[in-house]
Amino acid sequence: MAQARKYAGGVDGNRSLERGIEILRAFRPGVDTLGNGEIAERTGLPRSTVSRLTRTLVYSGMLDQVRSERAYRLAASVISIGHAMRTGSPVLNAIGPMMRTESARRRLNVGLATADRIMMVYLESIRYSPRAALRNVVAGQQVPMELTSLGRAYLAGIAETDRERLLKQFRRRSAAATRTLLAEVRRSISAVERDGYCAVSWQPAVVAVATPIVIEGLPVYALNMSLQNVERSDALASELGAYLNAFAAKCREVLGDREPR
Amino acid sequence: MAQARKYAGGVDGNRSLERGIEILRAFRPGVDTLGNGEIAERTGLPRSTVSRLTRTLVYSGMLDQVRSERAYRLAASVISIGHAMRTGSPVLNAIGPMMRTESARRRLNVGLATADRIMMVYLESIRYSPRAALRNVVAGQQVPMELTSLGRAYLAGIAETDRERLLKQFRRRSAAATRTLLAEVRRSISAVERDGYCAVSWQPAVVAVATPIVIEGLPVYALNMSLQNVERSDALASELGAYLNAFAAKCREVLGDREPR
DNA sequence: CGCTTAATTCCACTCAGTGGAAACGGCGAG
DNA sequence: CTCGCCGTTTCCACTGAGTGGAATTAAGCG
Repeated sequence: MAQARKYAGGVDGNRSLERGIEILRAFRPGVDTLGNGEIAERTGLPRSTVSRLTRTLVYSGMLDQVRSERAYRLAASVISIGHAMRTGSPVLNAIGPMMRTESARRRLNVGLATADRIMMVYLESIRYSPRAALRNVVAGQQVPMELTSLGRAYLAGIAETDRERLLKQFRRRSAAATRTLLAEVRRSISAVERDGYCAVSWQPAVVAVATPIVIEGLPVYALNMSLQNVERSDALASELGAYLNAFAAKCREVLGDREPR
Repeated sequence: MAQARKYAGGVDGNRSLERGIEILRAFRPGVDTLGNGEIAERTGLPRSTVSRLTRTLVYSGMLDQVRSERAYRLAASVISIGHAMRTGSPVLNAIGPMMRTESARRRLNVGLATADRIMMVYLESIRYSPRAALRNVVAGQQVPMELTSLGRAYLAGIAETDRERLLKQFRRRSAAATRTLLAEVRRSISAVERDGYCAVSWQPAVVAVATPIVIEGLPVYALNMSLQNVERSDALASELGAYLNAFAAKCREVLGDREPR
């Protein structure tokens, strides 16, 4: 007996590790410090267990202990692992420089993202600013999958079964207004299949278009372009879409992609 | 009996979590994918254990599985956690914008780092480039502690006991040329105590100066300024040092620091 | 189509991990 | 300065989660 925690398919994993990771995830952007009590609350783990696991995470260098307020914060190790991730990403290595060039040429924002559970996370987000000196590059920022062009392009790129599982999670999450939202998502997915991209402006005065990047043996990515401080217009969206399709074609060529989808 | 893994001081922690984190750490910049065998080799863990732990890490979203080459790579989750760390860092929030301004004003590189074991890791590294459009911001990059101004300033800022423990680890690491190296490190520490900063050029044609930032309840940070493509000169170093001291004073004021050290 | 090499699964053993309860300790009020 | 409160840490007996060596399976190669 005792085959540890079973995952789908009857294979086993490690409970403590899973819990430890869940504790790290409890630190979301915006919270600087968390005490054991608050972690226990957020994760649903027993207090004594949290106490032991946070100690281990401190020992392993993933958390810094703030004795004065009996709390913890994420340690610098996590960004060095994050840096290793970005450095190792073949997609980012291949098209990151192209994205910078394109952003400068077209004078718009260019981003590359993939999924983290039900959020999209930017591997790179190049924010174009007319004050050229202030070009800003952000990585790791999360945006909601179901509300963004990035997320919907991703959904259009993944396998049917994975997509349905995610759609179910959106429904569970926001009980209200879900009927129309899901319909919108499906419409965006159709748009990707028809035009190669989808357009969404989930934030006021921003128009964004995105397209999936599907490469064998890698997670599905989504590439986007966006412009701020504009009024929403279909003409603009299709202009951006044309730029994006052209750029994505170049990227797919470099990446040795099979389906332009 | 059985009080789990004992840490220094007789307190216990969690072995599996510790091992899982060690597996994540095995992915360093430069390696894109690792197989279970290679992980086992790098971490010294039994193969079957690695197999189980990597499965858990995949399930938890920290690793992506690359079935085609029976390998794993770091997943996007790690950068979203890294982003949360940067977002939550009160020091970076406070002085990050100041660092950008200063970099533009003085036309040089400005960086903020802290320690990850025996490496220094940049929370932010603003690379000044004369071709202004190409200003580059990097986070998470690691540089060796004992060889850099950043690392030596850090060493000057931490408690005596911690410092000695680290120095011992440098000795263990590189058997050769350690005598002179350690002496150099100690000289840099004295320089910090005397001048407020230390200067090192561990890379050719780069002059760098750094100073520690010590704040109650937070890890010790180090702030640096550097210039590329210059010939090493003491005059330049002391000019940079003066700039750095002035800037660090402003930062310490904003941060409510106690010891300018 | 066997052979080599590496990853995964099996399995019996046992100690690492668990969580409820008790002890501790910091802090504010009186 | 002391008392009481509340969150954190430690204790401890129990046990099943985790372990790792051996067997098995799967993938690549000649």
